[in-house]
Amino acid sequence: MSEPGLACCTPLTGTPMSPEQAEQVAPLLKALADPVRLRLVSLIAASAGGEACVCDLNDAFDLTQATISHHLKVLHSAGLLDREKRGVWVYYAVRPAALSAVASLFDTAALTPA
Amino acid sequence: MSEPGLACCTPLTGTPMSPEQAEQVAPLLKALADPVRLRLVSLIAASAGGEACVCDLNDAFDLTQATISHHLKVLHSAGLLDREKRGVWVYYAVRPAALSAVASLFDTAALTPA
DNA sequence: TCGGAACATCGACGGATGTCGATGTCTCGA
DNA sequence: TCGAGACATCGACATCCGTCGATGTTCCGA
Repeated sequence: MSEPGLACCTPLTGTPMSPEQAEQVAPLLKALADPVRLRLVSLIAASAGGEACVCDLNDAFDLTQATISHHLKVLHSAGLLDREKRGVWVYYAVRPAALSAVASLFDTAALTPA
Repeated sequence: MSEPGLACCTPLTGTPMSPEQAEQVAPLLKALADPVRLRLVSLIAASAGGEACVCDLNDAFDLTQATISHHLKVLHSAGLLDREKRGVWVYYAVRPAALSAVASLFDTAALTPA
């Protein structure tokens, strides 16, 4: 809950992944494996300053505010997003380390044609 | 079903992802978002020739043959694995294009600290 | 021809997940 | 002090997902 394992994994290809490694990364992928959450991360990452207010995010979807809040919680719990309250608003920002952890999985993956 | 969209996406960061793009990649991530399937892909990719027989994969897990078969089907349906029957055995191989499609998502993601 | 081995499929079960409306909590301005 | 807005939480619901045992299907060797 508190500190999901970040920056953990060797690439998918090469040597086989250990069960422990798999258990560590799978939650990150699971958190990203949803169209809405994928767009949320993308929207936040593409926003000025790398952060976005929930109110702006709500407007980008045809979903209830409760649902967006839920998806943000999932991303936050997975360690993919940072959360900061500023006055009435709450801002979410992408955690580069978390994305890097996932990216490392596919790092050389694309570079091994056969 | 037949041809899941591969090699589709711009990186997560940069410009926000379109709903259509998100709907395309999410299934790939969802297929990978499981410890068992993650290890399956890793095992296959790390095998000689980039392919592995189901019989060998079964031995690597404390799971029923039916369960492994199910996971392989999920990965195959997502377009991540190729399937080839040779005699009594079935060999699965990683589709580099599919992994590349996912990798492209995180390509520059790790390179944007803030 | 027959039996067994390698996989796939089926049906079922419990648990997780996405979505919603309703309600709670916090903060600020009037 | 009070009310409204921003966001989180709750409870409920339908659906999906991982796993299993049992059963098919296909192929090869005896």
